[in-house]
Amino acid sequence: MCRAGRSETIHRYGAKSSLSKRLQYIRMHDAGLEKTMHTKHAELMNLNAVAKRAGVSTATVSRVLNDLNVVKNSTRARVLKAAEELKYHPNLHARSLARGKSRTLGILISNMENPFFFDIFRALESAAHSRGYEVVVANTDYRTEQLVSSARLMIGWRVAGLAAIVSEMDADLMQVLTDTKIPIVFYDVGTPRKNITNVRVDYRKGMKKIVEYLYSLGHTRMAFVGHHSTLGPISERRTTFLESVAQCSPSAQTRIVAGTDGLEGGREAARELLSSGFHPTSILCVNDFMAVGILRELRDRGIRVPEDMSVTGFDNIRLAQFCSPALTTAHIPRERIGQIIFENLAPDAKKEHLAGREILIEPELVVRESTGPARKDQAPVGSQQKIVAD
Amino acid sequence: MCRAGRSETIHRYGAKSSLSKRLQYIRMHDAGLEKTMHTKHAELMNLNAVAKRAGVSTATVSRVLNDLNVVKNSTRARVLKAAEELKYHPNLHARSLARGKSRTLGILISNMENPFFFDIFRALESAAHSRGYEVVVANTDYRTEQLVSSARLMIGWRVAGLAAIVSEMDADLMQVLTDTKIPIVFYDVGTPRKNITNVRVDYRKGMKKIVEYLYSLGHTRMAFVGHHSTLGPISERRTTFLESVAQCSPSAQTRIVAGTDGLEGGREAARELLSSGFHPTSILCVNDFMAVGILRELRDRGIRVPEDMSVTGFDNIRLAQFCSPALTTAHIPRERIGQIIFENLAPDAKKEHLAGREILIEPELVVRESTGPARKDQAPVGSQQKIVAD
DNA sequence: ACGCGAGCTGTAAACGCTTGCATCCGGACG
DNA sequence: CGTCCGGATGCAAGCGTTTACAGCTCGCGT
Repeated sequence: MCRAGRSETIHRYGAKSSLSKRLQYIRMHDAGLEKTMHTKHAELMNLNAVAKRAGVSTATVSRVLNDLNVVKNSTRARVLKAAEELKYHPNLHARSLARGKSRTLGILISNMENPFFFDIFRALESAAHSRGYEVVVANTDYRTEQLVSSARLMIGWRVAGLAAIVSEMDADLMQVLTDTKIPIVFYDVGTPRKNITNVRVDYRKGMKKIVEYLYSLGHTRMAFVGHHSTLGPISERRTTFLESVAQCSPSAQTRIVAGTDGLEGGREAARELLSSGFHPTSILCVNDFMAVGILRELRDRGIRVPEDMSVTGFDNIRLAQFCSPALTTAHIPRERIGQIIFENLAPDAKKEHLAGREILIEPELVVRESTGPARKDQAPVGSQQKIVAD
Repeated sequence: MCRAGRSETIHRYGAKSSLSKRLQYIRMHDAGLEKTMHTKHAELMNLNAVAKRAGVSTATVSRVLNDLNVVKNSTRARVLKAAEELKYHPNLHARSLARGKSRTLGILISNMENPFFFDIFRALESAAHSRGYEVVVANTDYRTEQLVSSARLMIGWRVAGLAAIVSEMDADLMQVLTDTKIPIVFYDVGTPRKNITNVRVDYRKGMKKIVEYLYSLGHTRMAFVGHHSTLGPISERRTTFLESVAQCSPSAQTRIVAGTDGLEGGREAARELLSSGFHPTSILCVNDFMAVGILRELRDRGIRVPEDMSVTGFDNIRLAQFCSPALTTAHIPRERIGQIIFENLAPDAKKEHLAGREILIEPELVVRESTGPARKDQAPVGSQQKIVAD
């Protein structure tokens, strides 16, 4: 009985539906314009409203709006006018759902405040826009939890491709991302797999250039300032620093400290370093952004750069030329990276064999004002305030 | 006949549908796990797959996933397991479409590179996250065209609220935004209307504080550096500058130049200003970001700040404390602005009368190192390089 | 007169989810 | 022992699009 009941219900619904549809069809050609009788959703205008007003079907409206050029000109004009008058804006959720694919790229970024990341984002966005893609960005703040939730969000949005420009990473997430079939680009983390391509900066080479340059200036007491997520066992930056120094001179002394990524973090790290008893002649910073914070702390303490202390950054963000003194650093081509990311995310159709690649970027040394010959005297820097103060 | 045909078709469909549904139901309890037979969309897993695997209906799965606590614990567990195993990720487009409302806020920003804007974004995002909202951001690059297209996008996404933190504005767009019923917050542009609330910084007061302070230091030749979109007739910044100066002293001389918003733009503007023949004793910059660029150019030319020239910014971005010399500026509480924006966008339910308000923010003067007494001698600065050079 | 493509347009089935309503199943109650 | 109630779950109708597919209307060749 219950089965019969159900089946009957279905038929009833079917009939009702066809009836209401027919009525609607008649009204349509009646040019009647009655208020919508929505119950749940008041919302904005929809295709149906436009169709009614233009006296056509939703299919035709859709065709006009999507520039399928099969619609008669007069009809097209009528539809456009109706859409305009009703201030119609297509519901993109419905669109994506119906199309089953999107032209939106996602990008996960550790710290948008750091211009290095921002530049990559901008480059990606610009490449994307010029090819009709949108990009949505999420800031993870170096928090794995945030990373995971943002990634989930992007998957939920069915992005056409996802770039993870992050230092932190979660093994589970890695797996999940591998499993979804969407094209992925990682920056500096993870190994290339099926649908994943990996952009990687050769920190070893970059670091080596910096260390050798400083060594050639006579520096043998070097400190490295990183931020917490560059100090995990994964990160090659710290280890390549140590290796490079050891390679130059086994007797050179090193020290490592960390802050958070940012101006404040750099300053904090500098404070910690300077009061640690280790008195370096140069500080190598993991990135320019933090280096600017270091510069600030040194200036506060009356330590002259580069006379008393050399400082280097990494990335060559624009700010590196604008701070005082201008930073010696290693250039990383963000513009190019952004483009590469786009090319690997967007199905270009001609070069699909890209997937699963690893791309290596080599940094270039850029010498500016923040580095100079090592201080000769062995007196600890930082006890010199009276002398160097202006 | 065609009508009849149609009606019949419908019934046929109805029957087919009910049949396949029944089969599915039977299979379901059969625990059979056959491959999906999708034609168009291969895609990711969907509710149906999970439902099948867990031996329940999609409704139940949905209820579990949305934490409606009406589901029996054992069922819930089974569903969760199935979802996990299938690596199911809900399609958020479908969700939004079905729900008819979203918990996503949109924010349009002129220049994310400028930390001032970024700080507002960050504050908004943080407030939003803590209340279960997402926020998507679009960078307009001060281009009206980009603004319009981004706004369209956000409307298409049916954001729950939209913040426009932009200097540029388009009359048509204004109208469109007013017409959509979604809550809007404008920053520094437009007038409060029905669903629009307006956050506005009292530039007049801020500018006056700076000008008066400089005047009290003996400055009577002041230059104003803006960027293009702060120089339109809409912008009060330039005019309030002129008014403030006039109010202090009718005989004081002024000059106005503009670059693009950014480090480079500031430097360019400074170049233009310094080679213009007008030799100010102080430069007031429309924001801190550009001011850092100005500082750089002055340093290149050997013009000491503040001995030879005073420089002020606006906004009090973090960088203002980290550049050299640290900037005298006017503080704008971005944190608070971000929160205010959120409160006005998210329907808090308790205070709905907020809509249509105008909120005025008063900047506070922050004196740092970049300002000092005006140079006494009248010899044009900039021809002094040999003397002031270190 | 008639068949026949070629345009153009309408029909309705997806897309993957939410949710009001109906149904089913036990147990408590009279 | 019937009734009623409430908890758990299934059913199917949306949400606003896109897009096969089919149907209509011409004008043309025969």
